[in-house]
Amino acid sequence: MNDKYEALRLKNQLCFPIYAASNLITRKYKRFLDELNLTYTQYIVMMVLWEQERANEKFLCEVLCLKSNTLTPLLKKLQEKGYIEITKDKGDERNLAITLTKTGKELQDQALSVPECIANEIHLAPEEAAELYRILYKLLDGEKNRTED
Amino acid sequence: MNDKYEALRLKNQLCFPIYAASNLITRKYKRFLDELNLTYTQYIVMMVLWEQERANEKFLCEVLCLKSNTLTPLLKKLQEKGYIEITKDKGDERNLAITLTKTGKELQDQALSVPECIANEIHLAPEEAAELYRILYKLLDGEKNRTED
DNA sequence: ACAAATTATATCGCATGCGATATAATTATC
DNA sequence: GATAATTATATCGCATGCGATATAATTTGT
Repeated sequence: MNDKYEALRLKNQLCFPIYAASNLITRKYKRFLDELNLTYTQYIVMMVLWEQERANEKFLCEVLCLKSNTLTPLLKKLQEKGYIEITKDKGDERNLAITLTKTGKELQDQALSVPECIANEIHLAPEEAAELYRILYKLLDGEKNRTED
Repeated sequence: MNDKYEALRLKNQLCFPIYAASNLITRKYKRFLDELNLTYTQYIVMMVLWEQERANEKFLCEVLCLKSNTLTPLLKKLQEKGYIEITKDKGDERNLAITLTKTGKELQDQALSVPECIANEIHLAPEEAAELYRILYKLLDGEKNRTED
């Protein structure tokens, strides 16, 4: 009897399906985002900018739960692609002012069909998708609202 | 009114919290897995081998939803660390026979505390964790049982 | 005012993750 | 039984993702 190791079995991990689902979804997005010349991470950055038009790197890091060492090079690539402008904030020169270019703004219309395309590939009932969303945000928020250990 | 863009807002994406939760969890594991000299991906490979003692790369790819171009170099690192042996299968020389070394087998006992440590860091009620698990596997299985498009 | 602490970003090194492609071993086909 | 198709793994190039560390700008403390 190996019951001692039961909790170590792959099928008893909650984290593994989260990890596998994340990989799966990134793969699925690729097909649609290639047409926009965006990667998944670049896409979520653009999504924030389509709502804000202007942001600094710290804000993007917080909203997207990423670190600056991921975003700094990624923002440079978005700049090279002509989707964003990166300038120093006039008031506080430590801050980067990230703004959309005309091309970057126009890209939003091209992206309009992406959410539905992805939704069509995820075979969950609407209530299940909603429940998944709710629990995941609880998991993520549990992180933010935690006092330091 | 920007309702046209409503579906594109970050907060209306199901995929983003999956992605963010996956990153978060990998970060959390690091603290515990560093002591075992394992990364998260290496850890889940070891988890399969602790159950199987013997597997080939294709099997690992299927179980872990990864591609050979991720696993091939990773398996070499596990071999360098002395946790696994990689040999060619006698019967079919295309297959790699991945087996645990003595050290690799012993590592399982050191890993026994990891699941509980992680569970303590994830602030979900047991029913919510169970529901999350169920829905994620439905999402992942929906993938496998799909006929080609 | 000026040194110290803080803050925002940048850089480095390592470990994935994957599409595309290549190669070697086996199987299928005629 | 030679060739074609298939299968399992390997290699290449690119894009993250992060801990650790460095740097420049601002704020704090006195």
